Amino acid sequence: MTTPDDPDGPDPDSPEGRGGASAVLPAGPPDTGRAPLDRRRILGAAIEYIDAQGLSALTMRRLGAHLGVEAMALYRYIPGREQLLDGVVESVIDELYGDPDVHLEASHGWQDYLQRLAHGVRRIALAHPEVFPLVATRPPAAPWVRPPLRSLRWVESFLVAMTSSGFSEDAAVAAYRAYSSFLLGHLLLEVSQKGVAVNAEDAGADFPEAEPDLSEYPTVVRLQELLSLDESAAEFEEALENLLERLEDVLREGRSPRHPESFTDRPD
Amino acid sequence: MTTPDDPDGPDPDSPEGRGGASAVLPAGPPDTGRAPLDRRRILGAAIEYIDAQGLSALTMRRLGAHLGVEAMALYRYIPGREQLLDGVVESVIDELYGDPDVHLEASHGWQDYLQRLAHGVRRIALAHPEVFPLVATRPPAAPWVRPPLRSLRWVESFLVAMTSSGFSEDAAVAAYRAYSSFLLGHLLLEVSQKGVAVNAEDAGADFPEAEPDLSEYPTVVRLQELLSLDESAAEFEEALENLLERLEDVLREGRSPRHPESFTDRPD
DNA sequence: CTAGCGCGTTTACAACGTAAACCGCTCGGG
DNA sequence: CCCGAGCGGTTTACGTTGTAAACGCGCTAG
Repeated sequence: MTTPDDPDGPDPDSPEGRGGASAVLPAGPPDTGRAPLDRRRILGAAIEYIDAQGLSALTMRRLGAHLGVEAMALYRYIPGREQLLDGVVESVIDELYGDPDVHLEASHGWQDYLQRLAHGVRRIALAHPEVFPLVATRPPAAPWVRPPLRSLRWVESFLVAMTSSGFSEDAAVAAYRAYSSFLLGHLLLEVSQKGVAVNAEDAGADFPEAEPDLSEYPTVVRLQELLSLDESAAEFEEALENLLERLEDVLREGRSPRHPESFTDRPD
Repeated sequence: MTTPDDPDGPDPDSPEGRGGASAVLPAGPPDTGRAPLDRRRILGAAIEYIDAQGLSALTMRRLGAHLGVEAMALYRYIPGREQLLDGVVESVIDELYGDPDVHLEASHGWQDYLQRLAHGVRRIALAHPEVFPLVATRPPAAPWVRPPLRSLRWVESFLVAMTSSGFSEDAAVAAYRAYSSFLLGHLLLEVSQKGVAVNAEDAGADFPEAEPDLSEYPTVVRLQELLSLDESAAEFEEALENLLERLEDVLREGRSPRHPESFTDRPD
């Protein structure tokens, strides 16, 4: 039992769960017959390197070495390290285009659209846990381009999907914001949690872990097992479902998403 | 009008809105009669420096200079740069203790407790927008110590508040997770949005901003004003309210938070 | 054949984090 | 009175980083 998962079958967003999400094109043999080094190859190698060694290990020199080349060679294709990282996050979310389960148009209803998109992003986050914090924290181009959906193309797609499904413009924008927050919070916490888990695992198996002394926190110790369960998939699903319900209410009642008023007597 | 705020009065969580949140004790005069340099002073100066110059500008040497001291002097109090950053995030969330509006016990009900805590954290995030990404992304000590509430003490406080208010243990833990996700997503996006706004503002006032070409994204341009509105405070409030309602349902119906069931008859 | 140029290398430098040695105080015990 | 010890900060030093600038190689066009 490597992953203590629920009995509802394996997590559908786990790596290799879907085809397109983790297609990074591996850098190939590092020295034999080496391909002519273009921007895409560099970004792919950078993603691969971060996935394998962690973000802090990514260095111009080391990335160059990984590609069988000197560090300065990269500067003919990329202006500098910062822009390399920008390119990395762009490339990573562009993997959404290669995901056959995510559509740009809401041809099966907006709920289907949002569901597929959310799981697509989750698949990416889980495929590149070391990259995702970068996706989350790199300053966006404009204030309204929000992580983790960082591209104009997806913002456009999202807004079209919602407005063409009957949402007012206000409601579509509000939905965009709520959706971004939901995705970012859940996925960032999920990958960080996973990162801690593997760090704790490969650090010291014979070492007794050096717990920080829980004697002052009896409730924490009592609930420790419960707290240690990884229910990420189910929680993600539930929170997504709840968001969709909220949006459905907004749509049905045609009211402004702000000031929801009158929850005194909910009919259901 | 330095801050284009809404007409509903100023944001109650804006800096100086509440007393305790931004008490960082300024580093004092950098060279005259300098205090004897202990760990707290160093961490305070680091926070101050990050707030003023940005995270990437924080350097051992520069922080030393800011304190009127050589870089190596810091190593007598802090093992290294990574631990300095850990100390910074710990210090920043410890500001919660100084906030008179946030309580460790739910003496006025769990909703009041969660409301106050959420706004306390939001105040901190807004007071230290450059630090908050660190709070969000630094790997926690244990997988169940989740940002942005990163201390055992607050986890304990949270769980006690909920269980003593009638939540089952499962429900309390689920609430803890949902609450963390909500806070993290909203606040990280809010500070990142603010960061982009000020960056765009001080970069070039005479420069026409170099927009990236929106001609392919007609819906984005049509909704641009709407998208550019900063409704963070209201959205935060609304999402928090919604979370509290969900939790109230869980409490009232006494059911497990997972498997809300009975969504069988969705019209589509 | 040769001038140019696309592409990768070499060299160079300032800034970084940090190990290690080095002072100059202020002590407390003889 | 001395004097070794140790605390607190400095100096020196080293390896690594990002990147500017000059260099060279091999191809292709005139």
